[in-house]
Amino acid sequence: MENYQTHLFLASPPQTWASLGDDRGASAHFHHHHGGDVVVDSNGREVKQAVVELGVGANNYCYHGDKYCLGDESGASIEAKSGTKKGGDHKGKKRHKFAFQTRSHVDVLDDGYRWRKYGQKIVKNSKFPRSYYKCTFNGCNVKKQIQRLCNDEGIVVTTYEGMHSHPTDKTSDNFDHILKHIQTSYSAF
DNA sequence: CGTTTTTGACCGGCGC
DNA sequence: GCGCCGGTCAAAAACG
Repeated sequence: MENYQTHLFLASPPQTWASLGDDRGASAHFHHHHGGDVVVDSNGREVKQAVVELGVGANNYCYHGDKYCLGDESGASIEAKSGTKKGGDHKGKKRHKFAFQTRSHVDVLDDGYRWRKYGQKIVKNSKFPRSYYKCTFNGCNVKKQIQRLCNDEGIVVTTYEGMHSHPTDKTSDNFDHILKHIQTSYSAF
């Protein structure tokens, strides 16, 4: 398991892994393969090849000051201010946020948590919308947004904000485990 | 019938 | 101040 983490951070060329979930309910098995692989989706749905790149520092993705930019100037941009959100309960704490890209034809990866969609917006300069999800666990405030790259519709960018403080209902190893590691390692954000 | 999605309204921040 | 933009709310519809 620690290996995943190591791989993630050492990878400047994208690591290739197997397997993604599809939208809700399906869980995927995370086969640890190298080289572009075929993967097994537990529901027998479309099989995806997943190329996961760690968002920060990866191609098409950079971190400027307090905002993350997706694509360069021409592209759509995911923007993440740290903490200075509205809503009265602004705690001067930073919201750690990170994103990664996935080559997949399904938008919503199954990371083991249950999400409720609460919004969708048109992304400027892109024909694809961006979807906003929130974790449905009672009291859990984690959000994520999912957006497809404008110049390469094969790539899906998932941005997570916040950290889960509760278990998953999934048992098998899944994206969730990797994500958890990424998040704890990036808590410096 | 409870839960999730859809979708336009709304709201705050920012640039002009 | 005004309008745009990104993000969220919420009512109604859809779903299972």
